[in-house]
Amino acid sequence: MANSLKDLKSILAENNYKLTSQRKVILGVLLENKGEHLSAEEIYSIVKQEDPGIGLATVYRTLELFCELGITQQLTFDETCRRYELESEEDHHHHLLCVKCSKVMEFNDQILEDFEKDLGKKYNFKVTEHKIKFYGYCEECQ
Amino acid sequence: MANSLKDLKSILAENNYKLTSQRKVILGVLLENKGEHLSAEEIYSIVKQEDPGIGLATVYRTLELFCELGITQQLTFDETCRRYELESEEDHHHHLLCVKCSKVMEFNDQILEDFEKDLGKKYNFKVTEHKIKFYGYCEECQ
DNA sequence: AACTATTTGCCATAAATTTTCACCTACTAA
DNA sequence: TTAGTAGGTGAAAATTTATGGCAAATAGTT
Repeated sequence: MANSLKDLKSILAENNYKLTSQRKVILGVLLENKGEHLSAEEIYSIVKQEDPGIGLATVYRTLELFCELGITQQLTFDETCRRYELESEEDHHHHLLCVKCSKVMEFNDQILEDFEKDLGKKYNFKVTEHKIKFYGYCEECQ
Repeated sequence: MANSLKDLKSILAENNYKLTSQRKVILGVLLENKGEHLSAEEIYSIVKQEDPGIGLATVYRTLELFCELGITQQLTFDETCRRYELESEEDHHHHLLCVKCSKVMEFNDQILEDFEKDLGKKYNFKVTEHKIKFYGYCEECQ
C-alpha cells in the first residue's frame, strides 16, 4: 500500500487528511521494520528517538487512521496489546506462532486463497479477508 | 470436553481443584450460551443474575482455569477484550466475521486440517492448533 | 465435626487505549 | 504570501480490561 512518503501523501490527500511530520515519522518506522509486529508502545519508543516531542496518543491515533486507510493492519495475537504491520496486496501472508519460544514467523500461501472462494459459495458469505494463525513448535523448539 | 456438571466435577477432581458453586454457575452460563462468544464482563453480568455475590476477579480466574483445563478456549477477535467459548474435540470450527453487522458465525472444515499437515512439512513447523477467521459480508449484508 | 489447602470477594493496582481540551499547523483561497 | 480554518497534536485525565494481595469462607478429607 504505502511504500513511500509520496504514497502516504497522496493517500492522505485523497481522504482529506493532512501530511504531518508525526505521520511521516511513524510511517518511516513501520517501513524500517517490515516483518516485525510492533505494538503501539514499541512504535512509540522508536518514534521518540527521532521526534522526542511526539505523544503516545498520537501514535495510537495515527495507527488507527493508517488501519482505516488500509496502510496498516492490526494483528491480535493472544496478548493484551495489539500489534501492527504494513498491509500489502502483493505480500499476503499469515503467521506461525511458536507456543514455546513465542517466535512469530510468516508464510505465504495460495491454497488458502482457493479455499476461500469455495467457502464463499458454501456458506453464502462474501469473504474479503482472512486471518490465519497456526500454533505449534518451530524448528528449534521441536 | 465438559458437557455437564458431572464432567466438570471429574475434570476438576483429576487436577486437584475443587468444585465450587461459582465454577458450576460459570460453566452453566457457558453451556447455556453455546455458539456465543462471550467476554469475561458479559459472563460476569449473566452470572450475577444467578449469584449476585460473585466477583469479577473470580470470573477471570475461573476462565483462566477452564482454559488451562481445556474446558474453554480464548478467542481474540479485533477488540480490546478477550472472548471465550467451550472447547470441543468433536466440533472443531472456525469463525466468519461480518465486517458490516459484526455478526460472528461458525464453520467446520476438513480441508484446513489437510492443509495443516502440508504446512508442517513445508516450513518444518509442528502445528498443534490453528485459529482461522474469515472476514467479509454475511448473507444479509451483501 | 474438625482440619486445611483452596477458593473467593473486595479492593487496589497495572496495563492498554481513548478522550478531553487548549494550543498548534498543514492546506486552501484570496 | 498571507490569513483563515479544519484538522492535528501533546499532556493529562479517564476508561477499559485484567491481575494481584489478603482476610474470610468453603470443599473435600480425616
